[in-house]
Amino acid sequence: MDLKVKIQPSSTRDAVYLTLKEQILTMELAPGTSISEKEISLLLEVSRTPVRESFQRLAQEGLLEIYPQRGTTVSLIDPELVEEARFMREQLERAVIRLASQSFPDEFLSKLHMNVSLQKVSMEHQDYKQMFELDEAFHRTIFEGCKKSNTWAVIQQINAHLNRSRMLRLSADHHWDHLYLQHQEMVQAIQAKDADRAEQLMKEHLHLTIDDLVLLKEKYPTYFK
Amino acid sequence: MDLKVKIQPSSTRDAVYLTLKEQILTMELAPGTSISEKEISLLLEVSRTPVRESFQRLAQEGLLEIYPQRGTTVSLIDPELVEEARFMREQLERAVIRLASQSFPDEFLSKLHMNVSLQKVSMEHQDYKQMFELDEAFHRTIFEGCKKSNTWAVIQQINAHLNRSRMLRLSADHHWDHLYLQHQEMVQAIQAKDADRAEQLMKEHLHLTIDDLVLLKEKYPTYFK
DNA sequence: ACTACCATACTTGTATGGTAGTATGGAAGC
DNA sequence: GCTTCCATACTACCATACAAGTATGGTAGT
Repeated sequence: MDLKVKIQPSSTRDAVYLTLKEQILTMELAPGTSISEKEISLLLEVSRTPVRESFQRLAQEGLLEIYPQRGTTVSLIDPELVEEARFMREQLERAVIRLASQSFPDEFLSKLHMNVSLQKVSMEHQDYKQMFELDEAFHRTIFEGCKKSNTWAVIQQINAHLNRSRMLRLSADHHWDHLYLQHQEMVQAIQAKDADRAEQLMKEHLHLTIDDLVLLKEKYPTYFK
Repeated sequence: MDLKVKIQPSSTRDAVYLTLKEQILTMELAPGTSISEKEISLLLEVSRTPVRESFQRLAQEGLLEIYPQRGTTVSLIDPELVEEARFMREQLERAVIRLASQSFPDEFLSKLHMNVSLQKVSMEHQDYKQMFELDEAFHRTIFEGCKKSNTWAVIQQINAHLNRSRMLRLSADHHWDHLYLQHQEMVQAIQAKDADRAEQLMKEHLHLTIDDLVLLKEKYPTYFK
């Protein structure tokens, strides 16, 4: 009997979609770049159909702009959308960390402790990619512990724009130590069931991302709207 | 020169998409119903391509379940998703009405007054469909006044599931008068810049929707997961 | 030099044929 | 009666062909 789990995307369409999304988020496909269905289908050696469906999906997520009969471009980063995404995320994360501060399964609390420890290691090794992933996992764990996984999924959608600017900051080295300390304090607040403090920490934590936007726009003007 | 504005959806795909979505939300396509690309393409007299792309989009919104090579069904309403959607909406609406209570353009305040007046009329005429639309417009106006239109758009996406259950309640006649009074009070709170009161009102307002879920599940058991 | 026009080479939108995987119903064997 | 097998009729997935709109560069006419 074959119980092997399929790790690979089950369909050609998903493979194309994931490939393109990855390239867009990592800026290998820079904002403003023109692409066409045919170009991508030749590049990936698949037919236009799965490419086309991936385009539709990415357009719906705001990562592509499709102009019928004219062409398709990678969306420019819209600062207004980024700020609004940040706003939404802040509201949802503050509410959830309040929930976490009222009751949170030990299992997930352990996960948070573990995560923070790993952050320290990654920080010392200056492994920023790892740090980015741990940051994601940290927040996701809080949502999972509160049984709000779907809410996290929505945030991921919302953050399509925001994530690109966060990615830009990876190069510009940044106060990871600050983030690390905030994460640490948040765990303490959850453990102490201090909802007010936890919420306040989260608020400040997510406000950091604003400040850099202007700087990024100056540094990469062609990427923004 | 022809300056006529296109009211009709520009593409076949959009037309199909809107048609299907309408039918799903109004329960003409009941949860659990099996449909196929071919069936719909014959019914609407278009090719399978635009139908297929509409299916993909609706699946992404959680309204269809596509099982590759097996078939496609209209999603059952998942109570957990509904509750989580309500949770998200509550957080975002509370935050926004706080903003509105701090500063809100007169222009939009007038819109709210107008809207509430119309609600009274619709209520007296027992025009529930109109009432539903006014309710939507009321909330949307608050978001627009705070320049958070995108946030409202996200809520609309999130509420794909929730809206179906809200639609079910249209038949079961309901405390519209209660909703009307709450709307009225919210406008007063915004005008008085009483953020705490406004937020509290919104919180209660959006909690109403919970109670009926169990009842609906008993009344239409086959529609739910 | 400048403008209007048009052939051409793009683009995405739509239609259709073929493929592989799956459910189903009936026949054969036990 | 029960199970097993298999032909058949589905399904969604993918590839390809055609249609229709748009940008572009060259050319002819002014």
